Amino acid sequence: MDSTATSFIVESLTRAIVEHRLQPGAKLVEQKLADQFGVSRTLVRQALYRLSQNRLITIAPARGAFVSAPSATEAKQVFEVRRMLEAGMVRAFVAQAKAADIKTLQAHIAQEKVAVQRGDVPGRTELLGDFHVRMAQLMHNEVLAQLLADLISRSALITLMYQTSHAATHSHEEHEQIFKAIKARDAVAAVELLDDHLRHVEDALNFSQQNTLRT
Amino acid sequence: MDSTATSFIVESLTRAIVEHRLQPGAKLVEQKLADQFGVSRTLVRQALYRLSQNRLITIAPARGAFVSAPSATEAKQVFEVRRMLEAGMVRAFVAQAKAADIKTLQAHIAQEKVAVQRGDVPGRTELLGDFHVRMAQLMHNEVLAQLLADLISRSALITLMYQTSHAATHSHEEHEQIFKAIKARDAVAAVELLDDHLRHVEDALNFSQQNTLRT
DNA sequence: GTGGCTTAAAGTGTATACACTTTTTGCGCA
DNA sequence: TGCGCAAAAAGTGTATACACTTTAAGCCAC
Repeated sequence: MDSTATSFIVESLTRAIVEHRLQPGAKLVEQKLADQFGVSRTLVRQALYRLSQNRLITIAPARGAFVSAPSATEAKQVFEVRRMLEAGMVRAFVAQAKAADIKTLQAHIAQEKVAVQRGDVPGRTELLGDFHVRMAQLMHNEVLAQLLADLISRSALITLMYQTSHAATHSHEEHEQIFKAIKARDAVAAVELLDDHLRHVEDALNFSQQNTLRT
Repeated sequence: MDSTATSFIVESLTRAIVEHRLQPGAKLVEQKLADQFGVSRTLVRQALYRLSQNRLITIAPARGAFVSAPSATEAKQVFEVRRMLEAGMVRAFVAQAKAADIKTLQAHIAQEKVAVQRGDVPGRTELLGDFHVRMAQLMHNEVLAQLLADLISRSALITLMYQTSHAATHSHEEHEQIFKAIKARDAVAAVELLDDHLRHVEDALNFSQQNTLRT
């Protein structure tokens, strides 16, 4: 079913949403997208449906598809799940990671540093999210990697929506600390640092203001 | 988009797969299902697509949809993820569960016992899976509940596929023990018992034999 | 002007049509 | 009998058509 056309549309829209070119609440009209991508509504609908499954967009019956505007409660739930899941993940990672895996992670951290230093906003956003996914991939657990990737992209939408002055530098530094604990094979510290990290990201969100959705 | 017709088809097929009326590897022909449900292929395709997203079926491009036959490695990955996630969940549950929540869980355990005692196979299978989901629901975390429900239905397919003599009675007893630890607010014990439980279920699977898929 | 009704425009939901791919069937030939 | 090829059948992939719903526009009464 997944003729690459559909995947292409999904990826395009995902990027557009995560990179904030499509605002939360924005309507996605099927025919317009179809023209834009040069395909029929059929394929667009498939893509929209797929995006609705991982909650990047929301479909209102007979009304259309809109870029999701996750509520504060939903946001908190996503982060709570991430804390539960990632704590277990990092613990297992410390236990089973090979030297090469740690090296790969180190390389990733280095990439992050470069992006942060040169102020490459889209690049660093992606890298900061990928840090978590990369760990899952290094564990050779596709199920985990896929699940986490979904949670991360939801998180990306959330942080964009409720974002405040929370510095990317801060996140990067926390990643560095987590990495150090992993490298030292200190599972307890790694879990705690990760838990703190996720709480910091969540706490930095500003749920009070009506980060508005355009109609 | 989700006119209840599609949902109905999804649920019907899900039940059929989890209850083993459709064997792993069985082909699902769109037109046949369409006739059976009295709708067009369009809706059937939507349903199939949705089922493929949570891995209950697998779509082979231009070849059709088949009931998934998860490999041994995939099965292990699913259980590994469940251990990671559910450990965190039960820990949080112990910390935050109200008396009423514990009572609800107790009622569930009682239902399980009845189903096991009367040898109600489909009933007990569902209840044994629901135990885990119920906990997520009681935490009022929809994100978690949905995620776990997906993992549980994948597990159901896996256990059906590789099932051996592993007694349902055994699972039920372990649930009882986990519950006791929760009730006693002993997080450490609850986590360990749950971890053991999931390992037991996994260990009881027989990956060696070619639990065959019919073409 | 403004609220409410009517009607047109836009958009979604489902079915159908048709092209293309895969699978099966049937037949010749060794 | 069994293998290989060709043609038919079955099935999937995408586009289009049409019915129905929602949204927007226009208009009249006040």
